[in-house]
Amino acid sequence: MSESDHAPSFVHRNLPRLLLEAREAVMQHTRPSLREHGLSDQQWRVLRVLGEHAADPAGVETGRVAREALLLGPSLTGVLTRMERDGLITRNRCPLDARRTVVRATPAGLTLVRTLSQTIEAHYQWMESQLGKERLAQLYALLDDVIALEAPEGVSADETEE
Amino acid sequence: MSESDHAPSFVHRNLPRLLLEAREAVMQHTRPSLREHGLSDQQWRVLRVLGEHAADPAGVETGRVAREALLLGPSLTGVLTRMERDGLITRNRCPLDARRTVVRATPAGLTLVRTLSQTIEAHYQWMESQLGKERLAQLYALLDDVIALEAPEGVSADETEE
DNA sequence: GAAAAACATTTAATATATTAAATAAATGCA
DNA sequence: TGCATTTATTTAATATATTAAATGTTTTTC
Repeated sequence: MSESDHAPSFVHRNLPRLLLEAREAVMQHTRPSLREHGLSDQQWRVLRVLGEHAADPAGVETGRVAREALLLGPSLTGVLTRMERDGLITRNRCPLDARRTVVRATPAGLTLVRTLSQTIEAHYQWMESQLGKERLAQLYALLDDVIALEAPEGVSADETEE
Repeated sequence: MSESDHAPSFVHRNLPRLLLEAREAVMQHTRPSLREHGLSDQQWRVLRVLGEHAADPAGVETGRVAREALLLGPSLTGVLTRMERDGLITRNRCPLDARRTVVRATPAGLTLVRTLSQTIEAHYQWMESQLGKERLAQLYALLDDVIALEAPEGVSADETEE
């Protein structure tokens, strides 16, 4: 079973696949709640970002939403269009810089975020009780390391922060 | 990172987002190689699965491909159609059970897997040298734990034994 | 041995991902 | 001022994701 033959051999685990599978596993629990409220995964990511910036009355620029929700611009355009259609957000041109579009969650959107946040937080409590607080923290730290290692210079997201 | 001083009033991180970001960070390195060879992420996942089963002359059932490549059936249908069009795979009805379709990598497909496998394996070597062998193994183990915790009963993938 | 039930995959419809190109506004500089 | 350049977002075209329903096939059941 040496690798002198032609079979492609991988010494390591498939890390992107593992990360994808872990993500799917976690989402498997929250997804039904999202769907019950008519949200796609992406819409939820956007809504959560808007919820995190709800204190800012000026709204959030779409570029920032895209980075923090890990969506590409063209995807975000459609997502926001449908969320606006469904009364979850509003879009406005930024008066200071008319190139930008700022987004805000509507009261209905904010209510939805708060409701779902509680459900999801409960799930985290359960995960923590199962895995242990340290192991979960360890996982966070390792993921941070991988991210920092592979995307050191603001290439991926959130690095354009002030 | 001490973290033992005072309990960090720890609002939980966004785990699905972290996993997604980590995956994107890793893929950022391999994606250009894939694109140079005209492969999408999904096509590469399929091709890699077929490479892992290249020893089996009977080919792999699409259901199994879907599980191991983490694709849903309807997505896989289109992916396979385009891979067949591009000469990377062949599809055949299973003679024993005509409901099933079995897939095989063409010689060109296998050559491509082997080429890209080397590139990717080199990347793992680099990651391992940066993170350390133990930390990488730790990450694998934690991800396995999360997967097992959230998807205990073959719901997600790979649990359908051989 | 035929109809019902269980399977494996595909089709259909809509939403999102990806890349390149287009649009539009602000900035820099001659 | 005038215009090329940069920046922010959208449009366009194709690929993939998601859910439900449809299509053939096998297995069950009677």
